Amino acid sequence: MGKGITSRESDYPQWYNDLVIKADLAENSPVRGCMIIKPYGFTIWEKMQRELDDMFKATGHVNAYFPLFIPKSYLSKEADHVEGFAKECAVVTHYRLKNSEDGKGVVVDPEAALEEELIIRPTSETVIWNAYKNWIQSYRDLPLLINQWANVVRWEMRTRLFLRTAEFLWQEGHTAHSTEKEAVEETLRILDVYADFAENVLAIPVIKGLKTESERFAGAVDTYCIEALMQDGKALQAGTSHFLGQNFAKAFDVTFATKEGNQELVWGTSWGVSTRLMGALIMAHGDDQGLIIPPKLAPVQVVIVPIYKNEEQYGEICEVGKRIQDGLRKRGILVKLDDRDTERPGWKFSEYELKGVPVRLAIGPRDLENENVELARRDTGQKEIVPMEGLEGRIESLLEETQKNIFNKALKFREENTQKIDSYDDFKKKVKNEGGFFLAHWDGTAETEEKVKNETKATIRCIPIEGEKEEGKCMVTGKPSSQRVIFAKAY
RNA sequence: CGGGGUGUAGCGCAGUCCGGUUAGCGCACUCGCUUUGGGAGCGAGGGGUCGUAGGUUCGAAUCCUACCACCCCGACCA
Repeated sequence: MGKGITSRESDYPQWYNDLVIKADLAENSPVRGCMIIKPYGFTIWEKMQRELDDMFKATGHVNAYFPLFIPKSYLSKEADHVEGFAKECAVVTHYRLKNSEDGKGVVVDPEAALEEELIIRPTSETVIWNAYKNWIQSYRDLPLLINQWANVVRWEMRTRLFLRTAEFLWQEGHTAHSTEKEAVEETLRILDVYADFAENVLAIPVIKGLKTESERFAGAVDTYCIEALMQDGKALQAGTSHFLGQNFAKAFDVTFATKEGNQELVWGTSWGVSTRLMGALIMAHGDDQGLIIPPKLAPVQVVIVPIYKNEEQYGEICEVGKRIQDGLRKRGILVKLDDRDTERPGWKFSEYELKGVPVRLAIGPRDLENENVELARRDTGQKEIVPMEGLEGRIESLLEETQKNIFNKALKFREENTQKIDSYDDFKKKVKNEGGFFLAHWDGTAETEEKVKNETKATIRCIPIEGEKEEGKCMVTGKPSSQRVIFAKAY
């Protein structure tokens, strides 16, 4: 990763922003804190969407769409929920403009104030549970398993491309169930879907866990998450799945008739992942040359760069390039022959490395003569000369290997940067100097968590679900603990 | 909302302290020739209300006043 990152933490964000912009993923929009996602970046997001959507459908979910605007009164129905989101809501107060008196431009027409202000959704629980009230009457209407792909707005004070923008794209699932057990199962099922997606598609290893009270979603009973480690040693929450209990059912009066004829409150879940995953992808895999996109997400999996000295060679080589392109396309590989004569080969090499294209083929006069191509892989940087014979199969298996290798590299990094720690003094020193995940015992209190946060800036990322049980003593207070939790500095 | 900083060509910057030729440099852009196996070289060219509004002065990017915008650090957060 970039020199600025390993040496000085404060250099990191600039490096990250530069990479996002130079690699043609996104740029800042004229509206503060918002971003323009460019076609190359959006294609990656679309592929994420498609993969995830298939996984949701496979577990019985369907898509729907709810309004962007939420009446202010809805938001205040669940006390914790409004408390959590009130500080970052964009509010629509008027519905009309008029020409200004001085003839310069337009002003808000004060006569056109809305009777009830509208909140631009920071998340859709309230508007969705308001609809569920009408949709759910009987146990026969349950479970209700709905997802929506949408944009939401949270008026963050500080923003960063993909990681924290004022407007972001995401999916949010909202389900309703007749029993607590079923709702908890749904919460964990989705957590598994997220972990599977992160590891097998994004090639980012994650730890599934439970959030502590202070990090819990506003309005949830339990918040589960997947946590990833970035190359600068900071943690990134990559997805959350919430068990809502009966909180929203209570707030919106959503009840159902059981088989026995009783009226009961329904149980809920909600869960989401966002364009933040793009940030995770960039930071988990990128290096000094630019992005490294896992083959399953790469908009271009193979790029072919012709090298030539004159018109005649250009024609011949492009013909060979096209033949290879056709062969790869038949196997479903996304391949691009860059036959532009307006850019030079060295320029193209750098450009596609910056964009993270997994495999590059270069064909020049020498190769043509020997029936070879130069094959370079982005993840390791290795280059080799291979025969054209059997190239397609070779590339197919190389793409699979690359996908695995990127994951393994990230996993190795995480393992090397995860340590058990028992002394709070050691912890303070190491958190300051090293970064990474720290597995430590904690007494389970919010006070201790708060103290550690204030003194070290590290927070409890999660209580790992699959963590081994181990009796121990809280590193701060010495009180008993039954399991280690993950501490880290986080984005 | 607190602390710091910056506004000069599409992007990145120098010039401002100490006012004085036609406001300059790198990248990008246009044209020409040579190049093309790791971000080409040479030559020519185009592009500026110096954030905005006042003021001082023979003369303001530069000094004074007010305003505006943006960025960074913190609090907040997927």
